[in-house]
Amino acid sequence: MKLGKTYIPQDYESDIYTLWEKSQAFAPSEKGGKFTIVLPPPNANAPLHIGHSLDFSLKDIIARYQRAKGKSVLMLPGADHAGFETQVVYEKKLAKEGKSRFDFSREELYNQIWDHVQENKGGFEQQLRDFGVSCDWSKYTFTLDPKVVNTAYSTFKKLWDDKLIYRGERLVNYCTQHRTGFADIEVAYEDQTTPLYYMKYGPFTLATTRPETKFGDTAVAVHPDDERYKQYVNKVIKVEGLNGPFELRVVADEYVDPEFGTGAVKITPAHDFNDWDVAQRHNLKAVRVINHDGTLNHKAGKFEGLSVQEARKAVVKALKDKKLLEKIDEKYQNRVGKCYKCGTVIEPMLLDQWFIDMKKLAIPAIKALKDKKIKFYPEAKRAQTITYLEKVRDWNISRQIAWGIPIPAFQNVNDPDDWVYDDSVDKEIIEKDGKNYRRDPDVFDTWFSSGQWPYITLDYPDGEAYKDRYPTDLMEMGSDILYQWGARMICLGLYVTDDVPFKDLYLHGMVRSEDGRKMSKSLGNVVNPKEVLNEYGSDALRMGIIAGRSAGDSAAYSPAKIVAGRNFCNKLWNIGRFIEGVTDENPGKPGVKPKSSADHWMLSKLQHTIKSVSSNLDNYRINEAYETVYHFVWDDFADWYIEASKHELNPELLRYLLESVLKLSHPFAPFVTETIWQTLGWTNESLLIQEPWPKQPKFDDKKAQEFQEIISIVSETRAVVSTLELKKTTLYYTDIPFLEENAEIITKLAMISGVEEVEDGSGLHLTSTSHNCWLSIDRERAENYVKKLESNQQEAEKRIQALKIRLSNKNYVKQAPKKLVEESKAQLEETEKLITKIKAEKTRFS
RNA sequence: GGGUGAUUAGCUCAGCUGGCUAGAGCACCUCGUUUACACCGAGGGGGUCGGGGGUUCAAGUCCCUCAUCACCCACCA
Repeated sequence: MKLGKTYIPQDYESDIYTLWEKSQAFAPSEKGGKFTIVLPPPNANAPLHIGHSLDFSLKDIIARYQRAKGKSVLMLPGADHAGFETQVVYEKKLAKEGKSRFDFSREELYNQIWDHVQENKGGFEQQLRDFGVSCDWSKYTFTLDPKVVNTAYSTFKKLWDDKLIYRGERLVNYCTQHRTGFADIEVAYEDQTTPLYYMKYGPFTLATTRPETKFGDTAVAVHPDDERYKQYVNKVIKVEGLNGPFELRVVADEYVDPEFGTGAVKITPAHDFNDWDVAQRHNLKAVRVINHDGTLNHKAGKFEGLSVQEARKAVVKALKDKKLLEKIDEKYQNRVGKCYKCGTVIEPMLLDQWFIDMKKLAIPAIKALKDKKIKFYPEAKRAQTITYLEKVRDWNISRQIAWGIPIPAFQNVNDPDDWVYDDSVDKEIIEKDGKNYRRDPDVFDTWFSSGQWPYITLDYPDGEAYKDRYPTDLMEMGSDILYQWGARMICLGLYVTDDVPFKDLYLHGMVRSEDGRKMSKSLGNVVNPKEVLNEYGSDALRMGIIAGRSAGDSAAYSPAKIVAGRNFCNKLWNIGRFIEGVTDENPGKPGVKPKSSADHWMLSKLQHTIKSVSSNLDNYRINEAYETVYHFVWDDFADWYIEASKHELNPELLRYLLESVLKLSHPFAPFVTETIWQTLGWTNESLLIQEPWPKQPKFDDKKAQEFQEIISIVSETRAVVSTLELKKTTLYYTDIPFLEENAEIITKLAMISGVEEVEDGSGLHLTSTSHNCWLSIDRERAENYVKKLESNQQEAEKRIQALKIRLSNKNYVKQAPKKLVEESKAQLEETEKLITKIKAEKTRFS
């Protein structure tokens, strides 16, 4: 016996993965249609979380399935430099050492982070291996690899030439802690109670949550129809300010809601998105008051140097002192944008940045989505993506950080409006046409490069992989990054390659904590995949995390499902052990030579399972495929067929069936199935991962039905024996030859003392079979059974009632498919027979 | 304010294009150590599929409506 009593994953997993890797099993085969999955690159610097295990499990199941189906599967791994995220982590490290990023030059900081990432990235690579991801490591791509940078640059240039990219002074969401701008979709909004201050402002009283920005006010706005203020529109008013009196224009704008506050708004174009828009319409100046570090500048007069928070308090106090503060609404509910990393309130800040004109890029994307060039799983996400793209805003791709791809643009030192494209970003100053240009100090938003991931990794534009494998077949990601990654990949893919980047888009939901809440460090409810791996093994984690989970929906992490997965591994293991044991002495090549009715029945189940699992996986119904395999292996194969094998052994078929079971289970439980395959070693040097998907076997349906009949007899016998607590029971029959032929197996499976022929039956008549048989049973117990029969009869009568109504409905008979009507008729007949039997039994015993 | 999704057994959730008696895992009850497996086997209990309408021969599944709960988007100072 080579297999131990229980499967201990830790004893085999890493060896098995190494075996796969060494055997080049992850490399795409030369033959076969292409199937390509580009893996989303995880952050190279951070350990993987439980959500990643869902993410990679789903993809790996599909990859292994497609590989078995004979496809040339490329699963391409990568790692993301994760610009801002990683720099944040590194800044924390610096802070612990009492340093700050501002102590270093951009180059110094970049090099330090580079080294830091190199040190850490082994961690997540190992985790991918632990998850059993069958990716081709030789194609590993890092988002700072030259080919990524080069393609990002050529795309930038193309956008530049096509005038789809522009540089402009715009309001940008800005974190004063991290000192960088963000794209609009990166801001995390939070409901908050913020005091609403009513302050005197010349002839007005106006409400504001931000009194400290008043030094940047360049107008007061009112609604054009507001009678209260009509007299002031387009006039200049005098305002008593904290730094002395000043003058302001009053403008009329539809944006103002007369119902809100006092119906008059101060306009601070440099620090508020709405005000900026108003300023554009009325040609107002924008005056900056807040510095990049979050302090007020000289415009604030004596408040210069204070942080926004400090300044707010100081300004409010000064207003009170000057009796300019009318009242404070302390309970005002406001929505505040925050930095998703540090929670600092986002300042809208006037900055020169590079923007992509997304409206134009979105047009072909929307068309492609409407034309269904990409299949969505779940389909509902298509409409959401279209809605997003229809309302998409221009994309700020400049980031004021060191860790990232430098923007290949240079600015004339003497003319701020003169920008040139150049990719010699290693130089700070370049000379062109006798003029000096200074490099843009910013880097790209990480999503600008990863948004081009599918074609970059396949070596666009000249690589063979690109020619053969683009568009890729499956893209799979969390639905939380559908907009920032999925939608942008579609836009950029269509723009650069003129084709969608992937054919199928599968979105998974979040893995929530057991109590249904979000997993977060602060709540302390994060499940570490490493611990799950250590306790239950990789296959158990994989099956447990995909079980009962449908596309798009978030579901809670369920330890019970992990345990079920672990138990399933052990089931497979013990099936292997049993077959190893019983076929050791009768070695024979796996083969399909069914003899007994059980053999035929098992093959019919196998056929049905192969069909069903294939169809489910073809349509990404992954948890249904898993459930089908699980019950096929456990219920059909282990509980019925193997038990039947103990009575009549067909070693060749048993081996064949084990192989089929291992092949079907492999995508869901790669490690344990390969371990069994290798340990049994029936076929020299072969790897299960490279074995073809099982073919649907042939069988005799009539014989298969015979075993189904045996199952009915055995099941009913077991139920009666259990319900009536019978000890030693014999099954009698007059039915020759069926019962005679199957006497032994029925005895064994039903765990009774025997099956015997009689002249005429007495005892308890089995009702679930058309064959005539009785259980030996004393009268007293039989009477107890009448109750059970009663409820059986009621159920059957209900069914008959329903069937009769259905069949008496002319429209049903006319309109429903014939097959269905036939089935209903047959059912009615059968159920009527059943009732006759039950009634007869009842009469006999009561 | 707009959008999307969810509501099915005690818990966590499946249920694809409407069609056999609505399923799973876990939990629960009874029995059982039959040498593959107690990470097991056998049997069992438990659901008027959120409420109300409608379409259809047929609705958990499609439509309308109400309720509750999520999530996403949006500039109300």
